[in-house]
Amino acid sequence: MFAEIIIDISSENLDRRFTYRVPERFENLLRPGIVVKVPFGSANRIRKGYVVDLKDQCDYQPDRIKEILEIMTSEETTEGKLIALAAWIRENYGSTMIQALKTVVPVQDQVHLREKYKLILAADPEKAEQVCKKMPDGRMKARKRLLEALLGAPEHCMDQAEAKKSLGVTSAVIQALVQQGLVRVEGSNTLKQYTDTLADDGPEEKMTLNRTQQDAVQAIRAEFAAKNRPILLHGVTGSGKTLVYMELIRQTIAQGRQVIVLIPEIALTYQTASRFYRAFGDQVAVLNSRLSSGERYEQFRRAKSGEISIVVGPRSALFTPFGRLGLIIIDEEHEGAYKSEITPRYHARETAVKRASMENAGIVLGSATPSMEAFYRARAGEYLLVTLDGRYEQRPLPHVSILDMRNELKEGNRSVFSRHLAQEMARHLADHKQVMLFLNRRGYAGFVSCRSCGQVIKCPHCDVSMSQHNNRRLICHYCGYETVMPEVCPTCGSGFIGGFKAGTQQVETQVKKMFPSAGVLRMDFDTTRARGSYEEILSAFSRHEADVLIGTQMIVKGHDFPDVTLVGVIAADLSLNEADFRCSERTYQLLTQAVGRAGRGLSEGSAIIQTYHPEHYSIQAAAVQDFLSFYEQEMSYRNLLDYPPAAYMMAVLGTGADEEHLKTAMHYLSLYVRRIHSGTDLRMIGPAPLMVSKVKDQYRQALYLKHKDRAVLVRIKDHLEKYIEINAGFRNIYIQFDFNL
DNA sequence: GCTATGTCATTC
DNA sequence: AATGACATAGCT
Repeated sequence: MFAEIIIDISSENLDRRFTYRVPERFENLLRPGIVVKVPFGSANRIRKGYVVDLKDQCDYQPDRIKEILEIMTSEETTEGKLIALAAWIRENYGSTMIQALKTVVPVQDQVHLREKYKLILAADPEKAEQVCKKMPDGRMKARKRLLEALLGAPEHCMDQAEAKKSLGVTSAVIQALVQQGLVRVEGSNTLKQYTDTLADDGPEEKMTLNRTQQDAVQAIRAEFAAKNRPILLHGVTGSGKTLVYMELIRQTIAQGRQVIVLIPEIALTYQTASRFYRAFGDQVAVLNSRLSSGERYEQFRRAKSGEISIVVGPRSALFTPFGRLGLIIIDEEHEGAYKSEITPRYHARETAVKRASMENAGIVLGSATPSMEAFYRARAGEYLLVTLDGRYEQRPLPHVSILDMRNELKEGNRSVFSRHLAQEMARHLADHKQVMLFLNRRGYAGFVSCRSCGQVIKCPHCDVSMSQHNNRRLICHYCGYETVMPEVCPTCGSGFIGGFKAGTQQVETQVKKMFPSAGVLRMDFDTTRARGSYEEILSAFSRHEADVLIGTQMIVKGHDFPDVTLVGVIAADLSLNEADFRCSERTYQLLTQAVGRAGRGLSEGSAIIQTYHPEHYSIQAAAVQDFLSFYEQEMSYRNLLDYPPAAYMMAVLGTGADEEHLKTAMHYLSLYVRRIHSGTDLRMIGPAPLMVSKVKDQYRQALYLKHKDRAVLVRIKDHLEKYIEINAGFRNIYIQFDFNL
């Protein structure tokens, strides 16, 4: 008997199967997905490998076949189905098979958690320095470089792979130094401790569905029984989506099948998670993104052995090895957290749809503000749209007013607060109500706008905001188009043009000045750095220990604050003008969420949105919670420029230490793309520097390709991978692919 | 001609 | 990722 094995080394040229002989004692134990130890390479070093397939024959010279040494997992860890899913991920998102396997297969390796080799100075520093000096010029350059670097490094210790790359030393050099007794190589095994996630015990969740919710459950059951398309469950905040999930889960469990529930981020949705505990008790396991791989493995083992039937967790929970998976639920389907930021850059929504179809399970995508992608597919009949309308217990939607900031400037008010917002705040605070002020900013606001007419400088080719770069240059992060920042507004001639600045701290000082007696809490990246401070601030606010909460998007998720009656959006423009084709979509989502925060208690709430673009469709639509009208207008923009979901889009991301080298390499990639695909049906933009164009001394550039047919992009990706592999010019450049699904 | 170093194919 | 075979630059 022979086993096809993939070796656990992430290298392009090892990304294929190797055949090993299976010793008789293992014959009944091996299955695809099992992790084994095998001798590998000329030195027969022991490596970890994944069994991918088993067969009776081998098509390789029998005398050169080696034997499997040991089984690392005591039981079957994954079904062949999960390996097939890994293969699909590799194919669709561009990564090595081993990277895809690692994201999919749970590996128990407390000891070999991360075997990174470290170089440590073995001799004492003085002696090493002497050796260094004695080295003649010109000879033993590499050894000298390495020794000097080690002497300068903290604790005389460096990461091997990093040292090789940054110093340009080869293994031969390291080996020579080891033999001289000057350097020691050590494997650093990072042991992580187990932390236990404990169940909340609260009152048991009662499951009484109202008419609309029952109808939704009925419609979903009917679809599962018939065509089993993915379900897009569209329900406004507070319409009781969770109750629908619960009922579907209950029915699935009753059939003896298992359920995976994906939530965007456990920290933000702990309330949701504990509701599941209350409803289903110890049948549920809740995973979170900070879980050590050992603990994740433990939970996956429990899932496999049937101890639990429901897993609630972030995107990685999608790979829970359930044998009889019956249902996948993705809550807040539109959230960005479902997109992986590391290779393979899979999207949990798309991957979940794939897994569900492979295992013949049902899948429900739920959201109050569906992603353009999901709604587009629902429109096309690929998904079934089920709508839940009507707020829970008939609570009215808050009253929303849109405030034109251009008038404020015209009338001499240059503060970040409009007079209306200031008055309203005073009124609500006098009533002993709470106020939330929201800055929908994420990361960098680099755009330039006119405070007089609201005009934003956009790229003439890509229709996204241009970003301001050191002093007076404006650059488009999609195509690389550059221009000089104008002195006056090109539309109205006003001199009030410049970078848009508004920070939470600035707002905080203003509020304190205007309302000296009010208690103010601020929540942003700075104030939540410490562990647990996030929950602390939110619970302090919900206990009404402060009157005003100022924060970025983290304050609009989850949490109900019954005493909040006024929500102020300081500048909707902050997210509206991001240099990203999804900025309108995100603005609609953020505003809808922010507005939804007001009036969750008994008293009626109101919201004020300040903006320089009061006429913009995403602001107008969010104010009245009209998703459909937003969708139609946003789609016409996406159609015009072939942005997803109107077409598929692939980013080719390049990283390198030498900026010029990276630029030319990316340029050659673009030429190569044109050579293999000359048709006008393919739109290519860039290469251009990324928003954050340099990280840890590594420059970053991207090339974007758009095409109606995804298969064409995948084919180009495959060609590019080969091209990169055989061209020495890409040796020092790291290329990744990203499908902006 | 010798040696340290770089390059490249190979790995079941 | 690590090895060994081979090529080559810079020295004696």
